[in-house]
Amino acid sequence: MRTRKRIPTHPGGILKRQYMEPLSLTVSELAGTLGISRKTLSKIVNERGDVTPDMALRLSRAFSTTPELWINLQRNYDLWEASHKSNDWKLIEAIAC
Amino acid sequence: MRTRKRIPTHPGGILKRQYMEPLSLTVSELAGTLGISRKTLSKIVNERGDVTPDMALRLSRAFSTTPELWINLQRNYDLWEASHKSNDWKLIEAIAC
DNA sequence: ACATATGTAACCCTAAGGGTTACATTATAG
DNA sequence: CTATAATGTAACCCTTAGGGTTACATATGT
Repeated sequence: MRTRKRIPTHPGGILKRQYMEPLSLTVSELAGTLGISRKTLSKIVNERGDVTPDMALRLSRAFSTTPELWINLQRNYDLWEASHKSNDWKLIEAIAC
Repeated sequence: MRTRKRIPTHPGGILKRQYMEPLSLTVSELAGTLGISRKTLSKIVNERGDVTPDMALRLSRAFSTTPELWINLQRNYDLWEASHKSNDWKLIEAIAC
């Protein structure tokens, strides 16, 4: 596995800087558009909440992107986190084949 | 979004048919190798459990694959499920830009 | 100064991952 | 046919996490 040196950008950061700020979108407005609570969006934007598959679909509608864009960002983030949280998985031996 | 007609293959099905069966690996053996319980692996193999990021890392070690292989299969499955569980997200309007 | 936006705490509910033990069932080897 | 191994899964426990609402103190901007 190619290991990134630094933690991948959280989808919330991208959402904030690349999508909301350029359009001067407020958290309240976007939350309303997405049909979710301010709290949930605030957590994501501040990188304390994950982009779930359902949220990826909602974001894809609002910003005319693919849901994969969001889910992939989240996936990379999750994978990096999981690989650094514990080293147990590194001890697993490849199965001879 | 490109919508698949049928539900994407669950990672458990791939694991079972493409990796375990060719090597005559039993659930018990593989669970031991992966350092997880029989129950957890059984659920995944029978498509009643999800491949978490940690599990993707473990599987990647055991079968010398990338963790992305497993996480992507799971992601596609999750996305399909989320998009069919509710239609709320389809009502969201694109933000003018 | 006033209205808006924001982060977040408190609290509630639900779902899901993962572990262990135990047991009935199925398969397989002898 | 019988003994052993493998399996699925139920029951039970614990922990984490998503998401909602309400409320409030703190910005920010007009």
